[in-house]
Amino acid sequence: MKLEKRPLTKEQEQMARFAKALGHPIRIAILEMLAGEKCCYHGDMSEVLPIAKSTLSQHLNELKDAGLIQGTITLPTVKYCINAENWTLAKKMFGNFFTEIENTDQKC
Amino acid sequence: MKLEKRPLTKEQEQMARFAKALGHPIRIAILEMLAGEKCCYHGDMSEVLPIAKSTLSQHLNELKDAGLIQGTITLPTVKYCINAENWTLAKKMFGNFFTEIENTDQKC
DNA sequence: CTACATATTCGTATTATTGCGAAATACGAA
DNA sequence: TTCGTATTTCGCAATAATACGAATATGTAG
Repeated sequence: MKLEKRPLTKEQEQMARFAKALGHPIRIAILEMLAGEKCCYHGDMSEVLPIAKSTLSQHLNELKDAGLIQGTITLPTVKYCINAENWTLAKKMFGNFFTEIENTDQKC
Repeated sequence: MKLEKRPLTKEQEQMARFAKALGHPIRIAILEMLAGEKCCYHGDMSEVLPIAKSTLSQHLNELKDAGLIQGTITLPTVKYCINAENWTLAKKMFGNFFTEIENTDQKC
């Protein structure tokens, strides 16, 4: 079998995009809070998380760009929640990824 | 219930560390190759992946630092493989993470 | 209209990441 | 020893990420 340079696949790019969004403890914490549905509001989160409000906004934005959450303005505050569709996709991709590798009997 | 600043937990930090390591398409590709156990050698990987050898070394090093892989010198080459123990841990953590959130009936 | 409460954007500084080629390392073979 | 093979480290450049406070929206209440 010949080995040759291959471009990366869309799936690999997508997987990395999700993973990158999860690659900061604050963002993990945010998602866990959204999961517990106790604190879906920016204001509540900013009281619990050890960062400035403006920094929180940035992290929320990155999660939004990655498609993992969505925000709705409910004045005077903003309500955030998990983006169910992409969450399911991410769950599936990570599941496959880890399983695929686990099934290999590692000879290396 | 009072809301107050909380430091991040060790689990959140660990989770983010794993995710960060997965947060680059090249590193996803590397892990997939290690999974297929066709190309456990640095040289083989460097022929397939669209990056320079030195850059590959850096990515391998990051995966090693995160504990996801390990390398063994088998002259004249170096053999890389998944670090089974930490892989299992990561699999578990991601599994819990996604499930935890899925169980919530999202009202937000 | 003005003041208030909430969240985002802007400006900025610091640090981290990504990438490459050149140089260094390590070891076996000639 | 010297050469060849394989990988890593170094030096550098360019870009991205992280964080903060100040400034800017935006809609409500007075």
